[in-house]
Amino acid sequence: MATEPSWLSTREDRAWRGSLRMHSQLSARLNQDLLQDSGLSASEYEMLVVLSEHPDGRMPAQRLRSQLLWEKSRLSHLMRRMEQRGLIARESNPADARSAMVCLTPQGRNAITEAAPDHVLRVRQHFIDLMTPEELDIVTAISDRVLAHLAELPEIEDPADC
Amino acid sequence: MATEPSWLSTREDRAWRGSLRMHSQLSARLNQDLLQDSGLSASEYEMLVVLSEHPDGRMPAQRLRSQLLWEKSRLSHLMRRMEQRGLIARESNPADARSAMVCLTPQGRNAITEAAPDHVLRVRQHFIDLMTPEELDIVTAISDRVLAHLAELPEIEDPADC
DNA sequence: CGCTATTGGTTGACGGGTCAGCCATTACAG
DNA sequence: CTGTAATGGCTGACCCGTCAACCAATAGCG
Repeated sequence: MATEPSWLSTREDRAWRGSLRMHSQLSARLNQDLLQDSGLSASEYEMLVVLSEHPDGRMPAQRLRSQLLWEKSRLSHLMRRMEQRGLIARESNPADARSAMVCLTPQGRNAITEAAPDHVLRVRQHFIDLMTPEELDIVTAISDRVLAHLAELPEIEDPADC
Repeated sequence: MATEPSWLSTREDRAWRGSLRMHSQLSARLNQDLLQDSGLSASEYEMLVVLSEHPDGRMPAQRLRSQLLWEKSRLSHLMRRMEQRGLIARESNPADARSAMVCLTPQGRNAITEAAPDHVLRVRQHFIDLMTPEELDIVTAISDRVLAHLAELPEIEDPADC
């Protein structure tokens, strides 16, 4: 039956699958274009954006992680690759020998400065410009709601806890 | 300036980043849960859903691809792995020696039958139930609009064409 | 017919992410 | 202090997807 709790109605199914498909197709396209004309992957772009929004392009790695909601190994792997390409540099933090500082190099700043305008233009063309201002606000509201809900969820745990 | 065409206003930025983040967090969570209690990855689940919706669980590989909007190598790699695990089987098509038939094995049908209810429940909890029916319809409308727009876009081409 | 283009599919190398496990350092309790 | 926990970060193995190159079969044109 269409209203059974563990099944989706056609209305719900269309929204869910549509949303899934939209995001896979949209990001596939955007990431392809981004990579093609700037040489940056989506993750690299994201990271450079956050860094470049910070004064001096310097911030503790852990702050970066919590801002991007990334796993620690993800940031670590990416930083290694980006450091090799000269986009960022690592510095040690005298206050805490564990933590590391991530620094935007001139080359890194240059990369994001060159890549951003075209990318933003495409985001506009393929997403923003297709919506009314009201729809934009609804998307924002839904996103915030879902994210808040997810944040309140208990973490995943193995089948052995009290 | 905030209204410069190649830049996003705060309103637009919130919608765009929110949408990005929502989807990364939501699918991270759903895929983790799915994998944990069914052993299926998101792609495997998607593929099995399409197959199981087909009578007899048999369909030409190419149809699968166009329905999922996947690259051909993606399907090929995934099929190899799933065949090894006994979830699907390949058969040759007598009508066209190039094409291949993908068949759901009993084991594959079993896997999707077991995995679906829990997964759907979570989609409901973390997404559907957080929205009003009107919002659901708006999400559907936006997705369809964006997908239609993307479909009309010319393919990516190297910088050497007329 | 025969040649070329197109189509369906595979493969291997690679970039990317997760996971589990590790190490060093700091925090904190007794 | 001292031992234990928590934190910040790194690494290696593995899964996954893209890309480019390839191959076989078919279509379709001369």
